[in-house]
Amino acid sequence: MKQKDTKTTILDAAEELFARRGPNATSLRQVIGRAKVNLAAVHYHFGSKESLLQSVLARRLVPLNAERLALLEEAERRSHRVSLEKILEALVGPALRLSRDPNKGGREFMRLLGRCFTEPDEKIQELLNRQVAAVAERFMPAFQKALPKVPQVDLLWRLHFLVGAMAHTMADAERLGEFSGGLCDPDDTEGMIQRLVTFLAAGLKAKA
Amino acid sequence: MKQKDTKTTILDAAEELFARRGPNATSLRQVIGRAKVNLAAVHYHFGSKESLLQSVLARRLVPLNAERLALLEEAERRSHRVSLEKILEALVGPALRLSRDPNKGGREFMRLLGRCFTEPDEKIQELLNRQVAAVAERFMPAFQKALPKVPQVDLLWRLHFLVGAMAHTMADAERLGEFSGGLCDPDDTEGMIQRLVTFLAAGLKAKA
DNA sequence: ATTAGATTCAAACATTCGTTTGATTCAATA
DNA sequence: TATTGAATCAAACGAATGTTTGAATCTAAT
Repeated sequence: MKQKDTKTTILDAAEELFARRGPNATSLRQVIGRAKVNLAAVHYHFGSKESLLQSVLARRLVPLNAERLALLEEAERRSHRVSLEKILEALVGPALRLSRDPNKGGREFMRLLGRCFTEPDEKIQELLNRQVAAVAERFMPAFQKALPKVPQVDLLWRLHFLVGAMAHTMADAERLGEFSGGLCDPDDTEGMIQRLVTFLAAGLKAKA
Repeated sequence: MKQKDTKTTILDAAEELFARRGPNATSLRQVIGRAKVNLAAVHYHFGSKESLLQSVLARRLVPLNAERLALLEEAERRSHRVSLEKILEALVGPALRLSRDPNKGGREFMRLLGRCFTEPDEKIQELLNRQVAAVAERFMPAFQKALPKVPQVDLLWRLHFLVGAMAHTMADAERLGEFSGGLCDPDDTEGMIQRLVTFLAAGLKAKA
């Protein structure tokens, strides 16, 4: 299909530019300049810039969260008591795999995602909240089961901290590379996730 | 001084609007509308919108980081071995006090600060990096001394996670309130900080 | 009272933005 | 081949943006 070609071309260009300079700071003319398509094509295929951003997010986010839920369900099918680390891996692992995907997107998209979490735009927040809510609805009971001693209020707060650590790591892993003088390697996604899981597991288990 | 009145009025208005809708989504005309001053006054006193944002950030950030460093130095003067929790409190405590400051700003500013951390604008990143670097330069050795068993690479990663959890909590504590159905109180800053310190301390102490 | 500098003001500037338009091209069907 | 609907194109639209201008106003020292 020719339309999908143009559509995907626009999505790819928008994804990279949105991730690098932020959606607000990226004009449609920059997008079509990179995609080498006509300006009107964006509105023909997506309707508006905002709708384009939603499509950019949904393209990766929907499968990502589906994979998260599938992993959690598989773990629960395998054993009655799922360890905290397994849950965290189901939550963080798919993001890891996405970031190493040789296809376009990868870390660029994760940076964009991390940014959108603190983006003020309402429509985008609704989209993200819907996705986050669907994931949280399934993961929250799993966390509660794995951490029966942690009061619900504390658990909610800690999951909030978790989201922050995750989003910031997604969005700005490169900065740590510069900051540490090359000591930390932001391309070592495997090690990054492992360290993040260790950190989060300890924080979640802490006694109040 | 009359100039300071106008200057401060603009700073206050910009701070609130920048925090609520984000710097990019806030126009100077919205700022001067709230401040009830002339549009040209912004450029007369600050030179540009970007410079205004820098002033908004610096006004709170510079004293905040100065207080952090002072608290750390005081703790080190008092005892040779400063506990991890004391260090964390020196890092997080001033932000807590700022957020409860009855003066204008408070939580609004913290939300803005959290947002700017993931903002793509280069000039602002430079300002933040300068501030963060100054703080990190003093806190990093303190953390190392308090956590001698944690390898430096892991410690750097964990401090990166820490920044993420902190920034996200600053920026979006209200969202947790809605999300938890009122179970978590985002106005209970004291409890919030306490929980954050507990979470972070456990994560930082974890065995690799 | 006059002067000089600092501050405020209304108005316009040039640019950029997202969006729309209407003609044109293309692909596939009948 | 003729026709139809989808897809692309150059061009323009109106609105909003940050910034500049130059005159008016205020303040305080001479």
